[in-house]
Amino acid sequence: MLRRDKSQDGGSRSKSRFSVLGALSSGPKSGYDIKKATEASTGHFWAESYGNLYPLLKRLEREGLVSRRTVTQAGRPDRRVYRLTEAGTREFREWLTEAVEPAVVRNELLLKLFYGGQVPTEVSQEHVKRFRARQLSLLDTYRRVAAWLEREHAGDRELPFWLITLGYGRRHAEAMLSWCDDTLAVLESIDATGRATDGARPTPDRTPREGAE
Amino acid sequence: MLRRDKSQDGGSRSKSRFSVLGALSSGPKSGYDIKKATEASTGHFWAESYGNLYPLLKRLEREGLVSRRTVTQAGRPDRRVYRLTEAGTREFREWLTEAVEPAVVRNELLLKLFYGGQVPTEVSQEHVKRFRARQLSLLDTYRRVAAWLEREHAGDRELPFWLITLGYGRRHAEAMLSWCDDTLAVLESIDATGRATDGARPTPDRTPREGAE
DNA sequence: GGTCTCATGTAAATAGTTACATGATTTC
DNA sequence: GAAATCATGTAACTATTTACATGAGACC
Repeated sequence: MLRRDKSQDGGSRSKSRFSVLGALSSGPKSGYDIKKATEASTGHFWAESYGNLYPLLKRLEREGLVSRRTVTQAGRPDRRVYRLTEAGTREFREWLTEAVEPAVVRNELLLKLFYGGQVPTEVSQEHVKRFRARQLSLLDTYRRVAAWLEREHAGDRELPFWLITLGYGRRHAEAMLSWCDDTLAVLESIDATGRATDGARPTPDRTPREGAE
Repeated sequence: MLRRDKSQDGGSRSKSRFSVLGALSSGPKSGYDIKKATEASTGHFWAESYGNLYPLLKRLEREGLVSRRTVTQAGRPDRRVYRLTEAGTREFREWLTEAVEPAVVRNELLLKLFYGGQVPTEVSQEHVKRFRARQLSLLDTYRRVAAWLEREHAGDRELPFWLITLGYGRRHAEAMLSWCDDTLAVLESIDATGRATDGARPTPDRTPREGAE
């Protein structure tokens, strides 16, 4: 039985490479440039560290997806400027058309709230309040960035796509704010009624079984 | 200058351990039990594989956070049943009170949409439609689970906390549905006006610079 | 006869972060 | 004089997934 192995085409199931190829799709850049550019553009939904970026660039060069040119400078380190090759462009565009893989979920806030019955209610309230404040500030950032983009890049062919990603952030933050308010109200009422939530008692086993999926 | 190293207390910045300790906080369980129990309860926001779980349990035992008892069975493998020690309970509750660390964000869908100008609009539309369908089915799952919980665990002290995590999922899915509809409308209009989006042209450099944070 | 559940684990590979290392120049 | 910016990288570590390995009994 033929097994279709995931590592068929050169290994690396990671998507970091595509964030790099994407950054280079708007013109040649050094590693340093890529870091700055991605922080400013896709930073809200994709983070990359230097420790990952620099080795990745070398690898992409070995694979022929980018080419390198060294630019010497006076008084500061050489810049190694990378440019997408045709193969790189092709690979990037191919990836763009492939279906999005479902990611592994890990939400620390929810894990803490799920077990909130084991600590004083104030603890859960604090978690939610801090989260709420963060969402509020994010929402503000998204709004300002969207306004700036609409001003500075009016008429740009790519503008709608950039606004789409900001819209995601906006909708998300708004929903999170609603949820925080719901949740704070619930926690408030627990605090008012069951005044015995001091987290001293061990919990008997009655973990809920949830539905399929 | 004293540096406060992150690996001060025995290494492991990972939170997997707490998902395990949490599962054991409702009673002793085997590795197999933990997997089933967490899939059913915290599965929507925390995933763990056997390959991580079994070594983790050994480690937690070495650290004295759990104790082990072997239960022999006829005809099937022994069960190794783990129970929280006092130290384990203490460590878990301490963690519950600690502030939630901001996680690294990585959203493949948004990365693909951000560069949507490089492929035919239909490609982006497909991505969004598939995502939309998933949200719809998730929303349905959350609703059914919430109804089931309210029926089967009515009056339970912990019920509100479980519902809080489901409420998060519900709000999130609802927001995502709104965003999908916004986005599909935008993509529709791009398709109608700029009929030249076939991804053939290279893009000049005009990556937007976004605001702070 | 096949597949699912029960039940444990290991090995290999991969991915990715953090901290370290270096050093000139510019800005406060 | 300190700190930030420019600019590159490596080493160590940690975490985590996937695939492999084993095998009985229950269910269809």
